[in-house]
Amino acid sequence: MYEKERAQSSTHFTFGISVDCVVFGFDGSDVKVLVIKRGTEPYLNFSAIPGDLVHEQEDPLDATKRVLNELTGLKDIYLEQLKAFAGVNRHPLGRVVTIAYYSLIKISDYNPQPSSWATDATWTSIQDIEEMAFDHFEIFSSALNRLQERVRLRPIGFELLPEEFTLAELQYLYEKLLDQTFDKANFRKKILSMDLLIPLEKMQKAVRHRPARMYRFDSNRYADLTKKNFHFEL
Amino acid sequence: MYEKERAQSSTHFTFGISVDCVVFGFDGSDVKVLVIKRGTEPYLNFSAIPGDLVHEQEDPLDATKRVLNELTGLKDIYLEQLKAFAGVNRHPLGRVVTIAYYSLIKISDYNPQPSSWATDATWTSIQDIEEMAFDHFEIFSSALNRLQERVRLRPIGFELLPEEFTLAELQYLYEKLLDQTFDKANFRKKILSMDLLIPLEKMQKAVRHRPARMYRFDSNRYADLTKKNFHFEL
DNA sequence: TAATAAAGTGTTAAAAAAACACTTTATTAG
DNA sequence: CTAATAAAGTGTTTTTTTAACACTTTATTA
Repeated sequence: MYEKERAQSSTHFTFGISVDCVVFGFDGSDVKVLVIKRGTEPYLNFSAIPGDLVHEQEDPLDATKRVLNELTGLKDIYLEQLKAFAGVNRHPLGRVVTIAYYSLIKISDYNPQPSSWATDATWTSIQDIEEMAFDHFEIFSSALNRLQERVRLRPIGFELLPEEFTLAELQYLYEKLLDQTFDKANFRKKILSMDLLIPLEKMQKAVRHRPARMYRFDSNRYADLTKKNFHFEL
Repeated sequence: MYEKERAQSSTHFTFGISVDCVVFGFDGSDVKVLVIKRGTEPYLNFSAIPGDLVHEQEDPLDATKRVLNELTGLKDIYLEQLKAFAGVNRHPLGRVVTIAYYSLIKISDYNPQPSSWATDATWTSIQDIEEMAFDHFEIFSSALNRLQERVRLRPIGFELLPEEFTLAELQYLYEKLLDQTFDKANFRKKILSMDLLIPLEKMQKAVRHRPARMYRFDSNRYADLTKKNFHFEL
């Protein structure tokens, strides 16, 4: 019953451990996910979520950061574990338990990396995701659900926007993430009343109408407020 | 990069997979967790969360149900995966990745099982949990956090109560789970307005004051409402 | 029969959310 | 230079929800 005494005994089977990471981005119009195309069997030519096997002496979180860096060239990405997917037959070639993560990136920071396998990574709108290799569609769905819950209770939407953004862009992002609309005046009042946004002198450029003010998310302020028992909500 | 082609190659290392399950109960006064006492090294005599290694051809969810059944004699328990804990050095005797679950049971249904290892399982109040074997305290904390978030957004508190309960019992449970108090009149109005409770003819027994009406959670009604886009909240 | 202890209800005040109309302003077309 | 435009940005009212708190009811027990 205790896990430890058997850890090296015959009940210690051979499992493969992998990580898979659902990478979300926002291009200003749609919420997207980074999807790769498989080049080998099984599931040849199927879409899949980027991932890799975890090395023998590697923390899965580090493995995910490694994959993400190879894929996007980025470090210090917002990253959360979703959960493990570990069904007996989820992998046709053996027992592989995968630990799924999701991450949020600023899509403008993304630069396709010239690695052998990553050149065919493409941003796909979340409503266009369909069939995928292994149980990756299930992983994607879980990640999207989790993100939708999370984004209402934590100020993580900003991870998907440029450092500086307008209130209209922020509102539009939330509308796309949550698949609902908001009243402009009410949305502004709510988000500004939280006192989490720093208004900048800078104004929106290259639009053919009145330019909007740019804002920046104040993460220090959020940290302070959190200590004072403030809770972000939508 | 793809997980499949390496699944049987030399990069397929030997990991042990275990499950651990944080079992919550409510005795009418306190929210409790089922804790076992370890009888072997490492962490001899430390408190720990019940768990076991996952068999070679076993789904971790099934493994958890097996552990739970051996421990409590119960089946069909409310059970959710929390997440995987997989740090390189979390287990002193080898690489063991554990998938953590939490479950909610009606404490009155619990019967200590006479298995060799389970006789020393004890219900411990959540505020009394301290040092634990491995990273089990961290697992416990995560599970409690998750439960506190979950219980506000899903009608899962009822899993901890007897089938039939009074509104005062329900209120008291929520107060203990969330560590806050509620106004009696307002709590009643809110919970009854959701139309999720069936009032019974039966009244509370053996109290030395006016007996309260008993209620039952209407899970069919909840399923219906959910289809109509109803969202439970606190 | 009266005291009790908690069950259960009603009312009001305050705050938050929703609805919606309006004003402002940089840009561009004429 | 002026007017039309298109979206930015604000103000007001109504409705709903939450919070506070006092009160009434009723089975039990002394």
